[in-house]
Amino acid sequence: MNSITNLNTISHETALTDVSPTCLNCQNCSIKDYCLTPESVGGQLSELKHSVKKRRIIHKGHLLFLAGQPRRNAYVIRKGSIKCYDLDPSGKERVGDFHLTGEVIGLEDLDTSTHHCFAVALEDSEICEIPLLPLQNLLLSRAALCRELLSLTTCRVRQQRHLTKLVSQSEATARVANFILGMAQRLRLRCPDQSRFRLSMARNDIASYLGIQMETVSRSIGNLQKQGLINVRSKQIELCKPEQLALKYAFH
Amino acid sequence: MNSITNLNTISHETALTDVSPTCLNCQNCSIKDYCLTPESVGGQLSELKHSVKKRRIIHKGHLLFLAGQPRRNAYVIRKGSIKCYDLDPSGKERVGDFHLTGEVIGLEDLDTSTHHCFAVALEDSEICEIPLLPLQNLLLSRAALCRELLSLTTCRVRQQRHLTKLVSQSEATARVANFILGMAQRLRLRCPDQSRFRLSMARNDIASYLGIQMETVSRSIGNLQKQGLINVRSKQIELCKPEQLALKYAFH
DNA sequence: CGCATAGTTGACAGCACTCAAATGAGGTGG
DNA sequence: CCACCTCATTTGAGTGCTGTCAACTATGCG
Repeated sequence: MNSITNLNTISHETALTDVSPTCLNCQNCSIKDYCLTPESVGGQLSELKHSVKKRRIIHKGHLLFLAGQPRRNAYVIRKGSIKCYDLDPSGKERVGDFHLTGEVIGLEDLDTSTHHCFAVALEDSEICEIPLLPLQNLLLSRAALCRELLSLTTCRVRQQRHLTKLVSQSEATARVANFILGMAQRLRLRCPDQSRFRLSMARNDIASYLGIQMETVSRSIGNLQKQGLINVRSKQIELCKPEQLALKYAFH
Repeated sequence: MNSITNLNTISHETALTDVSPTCLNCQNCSIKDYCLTPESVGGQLSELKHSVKKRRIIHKGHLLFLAGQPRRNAYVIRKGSIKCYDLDPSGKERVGDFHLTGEVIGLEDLDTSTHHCFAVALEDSEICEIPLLPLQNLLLSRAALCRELLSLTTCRVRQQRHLTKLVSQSEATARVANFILGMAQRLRLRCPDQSRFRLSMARNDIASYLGIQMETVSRSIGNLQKQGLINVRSKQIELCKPEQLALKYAFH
């Protein structure tokens, strides 16, 4: 899917479907147990849950927000997954991040007034909207919340550093192996069988994210499969020997 | 210099020389005009300057702190430059960051109790120490300061993202060109002649930072020089045609 | 069922890595 | 101040991984 198509689809109001406000109660939410937890230090950050004002369905391929657009909300992904990307000078997509169910998106740009990337749904998804203006005010009064956000952001710096190292220092197969291990880890909480899961993103996206070509991703996956470490059928991934996969490729 | 040597030298008390506390006044500091400014949004962050409790000289090759060590202070570099690195499983150095005069170091790990990297002086340097315990308390009472730190950290996430992309997507010469352009930019404020400056780090370090080999750094520099874009004599860099250098290689 | 898109596989070329040797710079002691 | 030593840097030759281009196959959607 190219970005021009995306830019068109955003204008369709059908792209973002509001959910009846009656079911916004976080206490009753089906994912309340692991929502926000993967990144939260637990505690103050759950205050954010009380700031949810709107819930929306966003269909596969539709944009949640655009680079350059005024930043008004943060979002918690209630269901589905979101890809963040920007465009290089020639207009080609560059994937910067993947966000999965239960994760927050949009707090990264807290220090600026506009989004710095495009966010598109990788599958039919559902997001909870947190208006940032009230949040900013909340930050003024709740120092503890502010500190927790600070922790979260600091943690992101470290994660991003780790990615920089992974991507700059290891060969293609190791990058792919670590990508798969990372996905398994992030999906762990909400996946019944930890060793079987579905990648929501295209090979294309993985390639862009890892700084290699799609063909190389394909070959690397084939490589891992030939070694009997994983089993792949299209987007379905099965970890046959997770320990060995980690032992051989995990990047620290 | 390998890390074993470093680990030994840290035990020498001579490595860190305290400066007489009488000259700690930031108002009289020779670098007060650009200290903290490069990253600060200006304003609250300068409060940090009042938290400076100690000033130290740290000689070339000596460690400011070690990975795993309890984190007690943040540091402002008053003079010189600092390299941050960690060790890969085989014990090899991996450079994560360079910090120059006027920049803060140690706030990245604000959410953890220990340092995650080693910090070594690339040249004889001088640092101002900011104890973090009082700072944490300050954060509780000064929401504005906290928000500003939040902005700074968020900004770091973006910078790190940019590095991830640079390092994952461009070829060696482009990485080196961008590294040089970035250094020029960061040194701009305090350098009389913007187009001539001295790199304080070794080719080795640049290589590790950019995810390429030392020999490749060398060849890339040679490459840029052959094109007449820069002039290099050892660590001395001269930008002959900064605009053309940026035009051809700048990564966005 | 058919089309469009996504993913795989193959062939070949080029860039960067590795190993090795030569050159240059910086620091130390006489 | 110079000679020497050590380490940093450059340069060269050869190999291998990954990128590019192209053809083929699989998947998914209407």
